[in-house]
Amino acid sequence: MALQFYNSLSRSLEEFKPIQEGNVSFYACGPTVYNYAHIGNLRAYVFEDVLRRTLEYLGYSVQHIMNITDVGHLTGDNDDGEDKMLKTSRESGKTVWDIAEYYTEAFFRDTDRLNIVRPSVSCAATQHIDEMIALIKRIEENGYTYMAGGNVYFDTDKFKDYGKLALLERQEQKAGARVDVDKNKRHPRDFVLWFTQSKFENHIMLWDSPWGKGYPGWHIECSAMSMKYLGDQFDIHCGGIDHIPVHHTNEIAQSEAATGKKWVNYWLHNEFLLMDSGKMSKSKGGFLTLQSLIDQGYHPLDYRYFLLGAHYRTQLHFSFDNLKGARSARLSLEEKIRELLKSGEAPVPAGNRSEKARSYAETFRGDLEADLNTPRALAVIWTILKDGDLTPGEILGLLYEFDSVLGLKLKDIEPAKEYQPSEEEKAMLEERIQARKDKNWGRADEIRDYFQEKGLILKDTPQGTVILPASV
RNA sequence: GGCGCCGUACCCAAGUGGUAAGGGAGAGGUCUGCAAAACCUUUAUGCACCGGUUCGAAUCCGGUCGGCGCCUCCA
Repeated sequence: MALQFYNSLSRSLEEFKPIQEGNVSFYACGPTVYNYAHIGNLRAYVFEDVLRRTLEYLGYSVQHIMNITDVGHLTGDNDDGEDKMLKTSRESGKTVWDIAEYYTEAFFRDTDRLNIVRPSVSCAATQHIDEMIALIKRIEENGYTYMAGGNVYFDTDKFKDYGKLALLERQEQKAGARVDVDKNKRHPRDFVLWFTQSKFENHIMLWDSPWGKGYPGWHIECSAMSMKYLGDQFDIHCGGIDHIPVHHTNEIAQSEAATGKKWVNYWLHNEFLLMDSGKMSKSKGGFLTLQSLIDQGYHPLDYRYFLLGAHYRTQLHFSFDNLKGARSARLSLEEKIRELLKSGEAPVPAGNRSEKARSYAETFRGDLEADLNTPRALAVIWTILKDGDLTPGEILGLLYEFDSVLGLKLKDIEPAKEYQPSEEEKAMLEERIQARKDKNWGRADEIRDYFQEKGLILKDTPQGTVILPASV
């Protein structure tokens, strides 16, 4: 089996071949830090994390770059064209810089809690204005730009394959159907590389440039930063499926206009998380943050497990019932691992596996190689847990290895600690045994309730009463 | 209106022309005074519907119905 990805560029599965053998250069579109990430946003980062972990599991060395968009861009929230960062600034009374810092920290707090490995480089747009200006100059020198109304526009008519990724040539778009047409544009699909004429007042983030004091267009940052860290050509570019028609289409156009070469070989896009009402977004309500799930008693990894249960390219239906199901499954998995740890067997290393254990490892690997089929990969776990031919040590060895991709922190699970009752509690347990003999169920249950309030479960077995920690 | 995707059990969700993964929930059982926990068993002759191709279709083709997304900032 060879590693295969669904490449949005060709709309088909392709065998993955990196430009440089053994190394993968990978860029992922990061967050705009003007608000908290919602759990739909976070799906993208879990997907990218699984991608990165899979590549590393398969032996590649991965250079993973992610941008932080801390420059404000036009918002469509109310079709008022206001800058997102400025809007939050006005509403909160904080500076745009403070807001960017605050939400950047919040973002990484969330991804850490989801056990997402941090990118090799996280680069802030505001730290790379020089690179953006340099890139715009290259595009300008190659004749792909025009000035209008003080802004630098990309002339999409000059770029022959414009819209290839999005199959735009097949579409008849309703330009201006939902947003006012920019009168400066020669073609509605043209986009701004550099603004000097702000549509709104009091723009705080301004930089000097050959075209005047202003700020960059949205798309240029991803091209400039990815090329700075990964070179003019690299292997993989990821992002949400919504980016295909505009953002990624424009990134390709401006990057290839600058270099004259093919820019990215593999485009991987994740589908959306859906609520009952449709996709999750601020305007439609149902804005759930990771913290709000935690506040309702869920563990961040419950959400990660939930996401792993579906393929990244399918729309996934979120509901608390479904999240609850993921939590039950994950806790049950933890419980089974605690059972295995009781055996005292050490995890069997990959080199010492039985024939059967080896075949499971290959199945797991094959599932990931098939365009990151995490639902199948998860199913392998449940299958080996039920396979009586494997020793506890072999199962642990397999699970720990698989978890380097799944990221469920299975290695952190420790054997259940025996609860040590105090003298007083020992006396209560004795009393309960007597009460049960006397069929004094009221007193017996009272004592059981006492332990239950301490998060402990009394389990009556023929050998006597066992004290167990209650899960959840 | 144009473009793209999807429809598999009560729910979520895999599925590569050849016996329909997995999880959750439910039901039954072992155990128990009743519980809880654990374990075992069980749950689609069926894949939206109608045709077609094929020895064989959830899978390929055509049509119908239904859902979602994009065309606008978005993961």
